[in-house]
Amino acid sequence: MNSTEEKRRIIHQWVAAIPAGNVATYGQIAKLAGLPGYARFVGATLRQLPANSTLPWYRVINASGRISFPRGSPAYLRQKERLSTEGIVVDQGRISLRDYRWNP
DNA sequence: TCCTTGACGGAGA
DNA sequence: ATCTCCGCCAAGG
Repeated sequence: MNSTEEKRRIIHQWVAAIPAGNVATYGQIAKLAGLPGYARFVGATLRQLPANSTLPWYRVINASGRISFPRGSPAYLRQKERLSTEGIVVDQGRISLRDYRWNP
């Protein structure tokens, strides 16, 4: 079976596997989950997470090395805060993939 | 059904 | 380095 639920489940597991202090891109997670081309779906999946979720959703950023929320928005600030807590430098919404990208 | 909307990404310009 | 454009996919109208 390979329902939407199943895909989400697998995506959750890969996101949960990202080590603290590291980041991964939507496309990277999609590929790791065996769903190349589903970058957008990964975003849609994280979007549905409950506010109290323990999943490290904030460790997922876009391929441009940026937080995928409007600068200054509440969501943007939450994510920047969480990343900073782990020692990840967020400069003008940008994160250095070269320095923090997770390579399984 | 058809159309629009994104936590996306790669190719061009 | 930036900005469009276009293809991708599931959700929600």
